Amino acid sequence: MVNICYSLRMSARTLLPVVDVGACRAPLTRDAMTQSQADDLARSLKAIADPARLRLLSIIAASEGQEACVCDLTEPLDIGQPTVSHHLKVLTDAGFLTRSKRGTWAYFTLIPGALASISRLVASP
Amino acid sequence: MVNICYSLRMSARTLLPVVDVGACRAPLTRDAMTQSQADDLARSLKAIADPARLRLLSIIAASEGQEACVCDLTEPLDIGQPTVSHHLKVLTDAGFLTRSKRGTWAYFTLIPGALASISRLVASP
DNA sequence: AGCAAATATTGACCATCGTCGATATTGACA
DNA sequence: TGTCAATATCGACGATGGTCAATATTTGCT
Repeated sequence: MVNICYSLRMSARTLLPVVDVGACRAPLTRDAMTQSQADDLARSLKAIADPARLRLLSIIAASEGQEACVCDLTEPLDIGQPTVSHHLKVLTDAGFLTRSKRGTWAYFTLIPGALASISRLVASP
Repeated sequence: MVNICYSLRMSARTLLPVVDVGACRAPLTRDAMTQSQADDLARSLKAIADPARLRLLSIIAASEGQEACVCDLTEPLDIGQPTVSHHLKVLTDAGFLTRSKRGTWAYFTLIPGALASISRLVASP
């Protein structure tokens, strides 16, 4: 079971494929976690555990198609444009967002199931 | 709705009553979060977003009665006793654990629903 | 009272993180 | 080709966080 989890992680496209980790079915409340399981989940949670990134995620999630342009994300938060870009990169590297460029604009889209996966790992429904 | 949430938080016993925050029903993926909502959720997530604390939580959660003595938590993790004590305090202050002392030993118990609350805020079921 | 065991607190160190200003890159368009 | 707008990257700074050694506190026991 754990081996399956790791082989899935190896072949994944993103740095931290939270969706695949979710397939491990090792919720926080079921059994004692191993060190590497705790490391992986902590890495994903750290990516979300920031007010600016949470607001970015929620704005994108509330947008139609769960997709938003960077230009629409810079003003609502009271932080500079480089900082927004940095947070979006963190969320993308963590496997919560994908980036697609159309013209000069960059659009970030929520990866379906990524948040639900983390949610399921924290507490089984 | 938001006002109810804040009045609940004011009268709560713990510093960060995640259970009450969960009662706000403002999931990450439903609407754009306000700054203070993001601050609160980030604070709770930060408390969990650490490998050592995740392992502590999972050990306690897997124990009978979802309760464990500190003496049983010091050895499985490869960290010193003061560090374990520190992490347990962080989790307790964040509203995930309660502490009860029986004799010389300190027992930490999982607060029912606290993890589920956070989980629900990250992704609505 | 005095000792021993379990746990908490303190103070310090190093690493990581969030933010910013400045600059680089990318792409559209005249 | 040159310019402009949108976004990303870089380097730096202050703040926060995880860990430890040393010490304090609490509690049971003799």
